[in-house]
Amino acid sequence: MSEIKFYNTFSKQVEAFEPIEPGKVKLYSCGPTVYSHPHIGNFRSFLMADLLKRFLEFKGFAVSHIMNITDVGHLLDDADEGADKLEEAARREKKDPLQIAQTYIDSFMTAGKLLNMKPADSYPRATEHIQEMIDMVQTLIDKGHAYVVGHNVYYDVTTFKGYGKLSGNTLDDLNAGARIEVNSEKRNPQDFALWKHDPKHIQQWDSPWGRGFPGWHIECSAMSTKYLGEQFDFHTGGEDNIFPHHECEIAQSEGASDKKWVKYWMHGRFLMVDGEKMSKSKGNLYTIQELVEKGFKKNAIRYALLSSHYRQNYNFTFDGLKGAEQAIDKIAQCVFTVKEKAKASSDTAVRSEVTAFIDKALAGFEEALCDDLNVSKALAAVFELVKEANKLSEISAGEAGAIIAAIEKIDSVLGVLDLEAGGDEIPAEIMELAEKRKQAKLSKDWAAADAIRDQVTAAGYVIEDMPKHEYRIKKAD
RNA sequence: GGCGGCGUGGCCAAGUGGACUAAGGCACUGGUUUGCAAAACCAUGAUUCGUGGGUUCGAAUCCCACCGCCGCCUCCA
Repeated sequence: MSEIKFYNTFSKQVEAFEPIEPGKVKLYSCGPTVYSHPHIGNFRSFLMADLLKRFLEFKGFAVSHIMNITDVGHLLDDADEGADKLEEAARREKKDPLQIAQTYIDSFMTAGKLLNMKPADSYPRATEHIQEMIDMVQTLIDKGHAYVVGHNVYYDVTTFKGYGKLSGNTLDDLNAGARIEVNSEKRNPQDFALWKHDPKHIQQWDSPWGRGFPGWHIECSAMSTKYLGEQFDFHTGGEDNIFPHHECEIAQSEGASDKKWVKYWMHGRFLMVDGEKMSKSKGNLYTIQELVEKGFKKNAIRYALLSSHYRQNYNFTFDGLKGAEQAIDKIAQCVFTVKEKAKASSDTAVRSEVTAFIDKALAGFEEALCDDLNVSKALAAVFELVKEANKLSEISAGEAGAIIAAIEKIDSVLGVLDLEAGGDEIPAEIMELAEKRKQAKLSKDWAAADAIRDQVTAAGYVIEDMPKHEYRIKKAD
C-alpha cells in the first residue's frame, strides 16, 4: 500500500500525509465570494477540494469539511478606497447586499449540485460571524499584533516573524514592488486592515472600535477556528489566494493562537479558456448553468474540470468537453454491457484472471491518487479495467458484480457516472419506438427498422444494439 | 523590476536520469463484428519529448542559453 502524498504550498514540496488526529481529517476550503455567478474557473478550484475530500473518504478517513461563504464585500484596494464588489452589485441591481448574496449563493449551490460536489458539513457565512471576528481582532490587539488608529484596526506584519513564508514574498520584496499606495495611517505599507470604518459602506456592524466592517482576511481565520479548531489538516483555494489572502490568514490565526495552524496548503492552478486567461472582457467566462444550457452533460463538465492535475493550468475548450462526454460514456457503456452479458447468469464464480485485472486497476487507481492526486494516471487505470471487461465474451453474475463494484468504488471518488440513476432519462415514446424497431428487426423488416432508427435519431437519441436483440438508448451528444 | 510554473503524436495528457522500443482519453484510418449502422475488440500513428548547446556509459527527465505561453507581487478560484 503506497503512502499518501500531497504537494504542500507551504513547504513547496511533496510531503507524506499524516493527519493530525489518526483517522480524521479537517478540511477548510475558501469558498465563493457571492457577488456574481461562480464560473468554471471557480469550480475547478472547488472540485479540487471535492476530489481531495472524496479520495480521503475513499481511504477511510472521516472528513470534516467547512467551506466559507464570503457575503461581505472586500475592499477594492489596500489604500482602502473604492466600492466593494458586493456593494457595487447591490447598487447596480438596486437590492440589499444580503439579497444579492442569496441570489449568488443559490447559483453556487445549484452549480455544485450539477457538478455532483459532495456538500460540505457547513457553509458558514461571514455576516453571521462578525462577533467571532471581533473577538479575534481583539485578541490580536491584546497580543500586540494589531493596533488601532481612530476607528480602524491594522495588523502589524513586522510582529509576525513568519509573514511571507507561504507566498515566498519578503517584506523587502513587497516594499520594492511598491505598487501599494502608502496609507499614512499604517505603521508599515504591508500592514493590512482587520477592521475598517467607512460611512459609505452599506454593511456595517458595531464594534469596540466603532461602527464598521471586517477586513477581508479575518473571516477565514475566525470561522475556521470556530468550526475546526486552532489546528487543522488542509486549507484549499485557488493559486491567487496564496498572497495576500492566505498569507494574512496565517499571520492572524497563528498570531492569535501561537500554534501552527494549517498542516497542508493546497492550491489549484488557474483554468484557461481556449489558451487564454478567462476574463469578462473576452466573453469566455462560462458558468456551469450556461454550459448545461448549451447542452453539455453536467458529468462531462465535472470530468473535464477534474481530469487534469490540479497543479497544472487546465485549458478548457468545447472540444475537450466533447471528449469528456465520450470518455464517460465509454465507462457507462461498459457497465451497461457487463450487466447485459451477465443477465442470464446465476453463476457466482469469478475467474482468477478477472479478479486479477480488477485488483490491478483498483491498485493502480489508488496508487495514482496517493501520488498528489494524479488523476490522469488514475484514469488510465480505470480505462484499462474497462478494456479488459469489454473483452470478456462470457461474464458470470459473480464477475459482473465484482466489476461493477470496482467501478462503483472508483466512481465514489470520480463522481461522474450517475450509476444509481442508470443513465439518461428516456421519454416513453422513444422507448416505444425502440421496442417497435426490435419487432421489425425480428421480422427482418430492415427498411422499417431503419426508418424507426432515423426517427429516434431525429429526436436526439441513439439506439445501440446489444447481443440477443437487446438495445441501449441514450441521448445524442 | 522581483518570485514561480509550463512547452510530450491532430487535440487533451501521464511519465522528471536506465525494462521509455514514451501510459491513458478524444479524433482519424484499416480490420473483426453487425441485415446496415452505432457500440465493442484488434491493428496503425511521436526514431521522438519548444529550439540550440552541455553533463553522463545512458536524458523527455540534470545544467546553460534562447524562443513561446501562464500565474503571483494587496479585486480575482
